Amino acid sequence: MDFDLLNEWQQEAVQTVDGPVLVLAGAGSGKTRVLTSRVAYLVNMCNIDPYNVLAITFTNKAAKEMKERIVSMLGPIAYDIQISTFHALGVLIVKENYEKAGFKPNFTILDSDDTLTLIRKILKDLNLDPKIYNPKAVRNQISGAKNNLFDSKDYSRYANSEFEQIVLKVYEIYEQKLIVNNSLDFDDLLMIPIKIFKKHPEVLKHYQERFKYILIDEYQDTNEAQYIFVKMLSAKYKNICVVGDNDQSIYSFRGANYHNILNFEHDYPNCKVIMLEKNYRSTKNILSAANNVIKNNKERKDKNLWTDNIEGTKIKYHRAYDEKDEANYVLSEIKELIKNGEKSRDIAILYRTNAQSRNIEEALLRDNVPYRVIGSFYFYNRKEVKDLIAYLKIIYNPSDDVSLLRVINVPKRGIGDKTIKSLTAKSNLENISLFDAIDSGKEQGFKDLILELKELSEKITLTELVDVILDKTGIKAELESEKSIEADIRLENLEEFKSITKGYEESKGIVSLEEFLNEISLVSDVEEYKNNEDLVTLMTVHSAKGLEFKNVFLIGLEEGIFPHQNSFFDAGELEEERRLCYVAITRAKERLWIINAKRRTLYGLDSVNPPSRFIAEIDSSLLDADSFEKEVVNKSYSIDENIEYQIGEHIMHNNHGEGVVVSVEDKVITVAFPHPIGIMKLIKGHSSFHKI
DNA sequence: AAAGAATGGCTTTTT
DNA sequence: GCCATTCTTT
Repeated sequence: MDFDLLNEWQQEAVQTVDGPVLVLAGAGSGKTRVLTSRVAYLVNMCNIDPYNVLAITFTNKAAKEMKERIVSMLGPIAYDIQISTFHALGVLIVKENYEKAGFKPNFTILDSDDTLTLIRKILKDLNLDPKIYNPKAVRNQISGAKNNLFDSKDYSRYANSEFEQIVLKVYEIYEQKLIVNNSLDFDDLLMIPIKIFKKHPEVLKHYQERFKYILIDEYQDTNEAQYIFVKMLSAKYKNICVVGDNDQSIYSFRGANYHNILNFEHDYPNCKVIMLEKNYRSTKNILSAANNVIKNNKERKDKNLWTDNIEGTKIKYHRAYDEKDEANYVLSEIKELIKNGEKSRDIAILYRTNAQSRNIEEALLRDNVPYRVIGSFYFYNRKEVKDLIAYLKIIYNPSDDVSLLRVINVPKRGIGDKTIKSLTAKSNLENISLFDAIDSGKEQGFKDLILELKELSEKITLTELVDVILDKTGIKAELESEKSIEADIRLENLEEFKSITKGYEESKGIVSLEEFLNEISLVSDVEEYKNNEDLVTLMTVHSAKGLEFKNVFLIGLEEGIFPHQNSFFDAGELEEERRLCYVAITRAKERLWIINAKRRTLYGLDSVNPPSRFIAEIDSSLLDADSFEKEVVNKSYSIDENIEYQIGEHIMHNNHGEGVVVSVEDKVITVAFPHPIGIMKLIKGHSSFHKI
């Protein structure tokens, strides 16, 4: 372990062991290194029992990385250190104290989709129109309450408006359902431990004694529940070190409150504050641009990142004609980079909203540039995978209504609305789960199947269980008989799922269903586990936080997109957009492109957007704006309104190839292109296509 | 109950 | 313009 590699501020952050410590770590200031070194220092130099150390992160990925690094520094002794996300720690505490919170040991975890399903069902059972009472809004309201540690009782004191009264009603039922279903939602994983701590001081004391030294990463992103949770755990010994950057707080829409980090000194009066302002990541130009942008925020702690790195190239600014042109520009720049020997894995394309990836993907696909899209839940969000997981969940916890509703008729067993209605009535009346309400009919067959699988699940391995499920439920047979490409892809995905369970078993030995479900309930993306391939990375700026790339393309920097139009009317939200922009810029190590489009089709409408205000905030001497107007002239489209079309005529389109006119209207024609483009409306006489 | 048609809504989302 | 959910038809 080589502490000499740390700069003076980093060393101080590592070696200030006792008492509260606040580390304000700017982007690229070696934060991760400080965290891992500090843990190593505690164990190695201060003789602190690894069992007494707790390190909390927000993502599984961060936890996994930290664990790996510390294991490589300390050896196997590091496995005794509790390094996990807030939520994984919550699961651990609930597992160890389930009966104190009214749960059974085989509880399952609902993700936010499951939660929404449950809320939709409750609204339906209450005969409330989801058009008037938007299920998502209800869910967000309940989740927001839980993040602030308000249970339905607390909430009832604040519910005034008619909508809030409805939410209250739903919230009360929702709480009951979770207990009957023996299920916890994400928010419960924090709220329930806190409830236990408050009600059972001896339990809190137990964890305080266990976790004498606490480290929290990304502290600016903690919400009220996490804040209280940490405060309670650290109250006795106050050996708490929080690391974060208020300028990178970008999750307030999920309840994160960066005032937690700004107020730390106030909460822990004798704390030591350490500023990490030396940046090791980016060139001077990139860093200056980031500083230029963020200094326009009013609500922040003044801090200025600096670096010894070279000045570097200027930031390339390109204004494209439209979103297709934007994608083509990115493509041509990437091809140029790769031609010059750059690796694909050193290139990232960042955007504000997921919908923006589409055009880029099309361009990259067209030219066979290998890429991956992060965070679009490709895998776990697939229907067949969700169905399989629902089977696993209901086998483990038959009271799980959400999973039951998902798969009771998958594959089709002739169980429909009527059956569900009568089961629901019975379950509501007797306060039992839907599963327990089953006592006859076709649904009895389903119940027996689950019970049979449950018994089996205790005897065979996880991967074998998956096989048996696919077999006995008829999922496999149904897909195999379909003989379509889509069905084949689904089967492949299910095979892929088996390779995940196999992977678990290979690395951990026998994995129980319980262990597996706990883990995958808290993981949203399998891609987290493979990033060695040489691929261009596409992702939202949010998902890019904590990462760095040699070359970064920041696309869609337009008013309305970035900053997003929803933030226009709220100063606080605009500042969050600016922080997001700061995060985006500081991802780049060597080269940064800022790109936008003059016009863009958004939600099917054509819009013309001015360049983002954030571009104007960057000193123009840092920008290398290319002659985009020239580009536009080259690519400009003209329209000849005099051309008429007949149904059945063939046309050739610059981007989509040959197509057939299928209908003719006043100003537009509809053209059918071969799969996968399909039907498109085109403006008559547009120069992007011509008759053939 | 299942399949096809229409409606609507829409940022970000570590867990 | 695209998806998911809900409505309508068979």
